[in-house]
Amino acid sequence: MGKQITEMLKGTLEGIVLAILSEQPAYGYEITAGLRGMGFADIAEGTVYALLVRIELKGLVDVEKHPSEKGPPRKVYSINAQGQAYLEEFWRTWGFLAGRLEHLRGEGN
Amino acid sequence: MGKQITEMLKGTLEGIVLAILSEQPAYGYEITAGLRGMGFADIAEGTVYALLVRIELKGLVDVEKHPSEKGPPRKVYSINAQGQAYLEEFWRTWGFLAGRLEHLRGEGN
DNA sequence: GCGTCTACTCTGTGATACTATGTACCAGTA
DNA sequence: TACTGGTACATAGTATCACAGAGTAGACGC
Repeated sequence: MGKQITEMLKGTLEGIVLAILSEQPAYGYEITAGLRGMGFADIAEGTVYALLVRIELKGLVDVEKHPSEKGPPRKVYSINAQGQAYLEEFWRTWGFLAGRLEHLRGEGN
Repeated sequence: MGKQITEMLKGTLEGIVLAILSEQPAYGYEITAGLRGMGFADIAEGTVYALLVRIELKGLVDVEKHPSEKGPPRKVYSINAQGQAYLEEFWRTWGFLAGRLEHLRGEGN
């Protein structure tokens, strides 16, 4: 995929993670694994953790510590009302952009 | 639209401009006006010029100077073979990302 | 003990869009 | 002449964000 996907993920990865969290709460390692499973093969772990810190600071998610059978305790993130609103805004923005691009692609065939 | 679109444009704006150029050659001012016309209302002029310099340095476009009836001469950009290849790669990457996101949006309804 | 998972954290770097400002050329107008 | 506004290009500085890379720490099997 090269470097294009890296830049394209800016701004969208946040929405992707929030969308995942809107289905069910999850912790960092789990989210990274999920992203890789859905095709984002070379997402860096550090990227996801940094993103989680960011959306926590923005107040879009709630955090709970759960003990783990393996390794250090997990920080489980769940989306809150503000995060839901942000996610809806994200879908609107995405819809706009995707619409423009599909239109361009259609013309260029 | 807020700040979300700003980050989302990273990585896509380059493809958008190349797609525009693949229809017909154009110059900076014209491209900016076109983008605004298609809904990207607050694209900054400086952003477009910087992007054009970048894709020129990458060798994705050819440049010709044309005198203008008004103001300084226009730098008319046209996409070349390398740019076409880059654009096709862009559409593949975009298609992948859009597919994942549509899937996520479908689940979250 | 030693290696190997799992899970989280942190620092620094590079790419990119934006802000703000400046340059230059021309037409119309008072 | 002087001023205004539209056209056209350019650039220095800033913020954001994904990535690379390295590290910390607990639990398990050998």
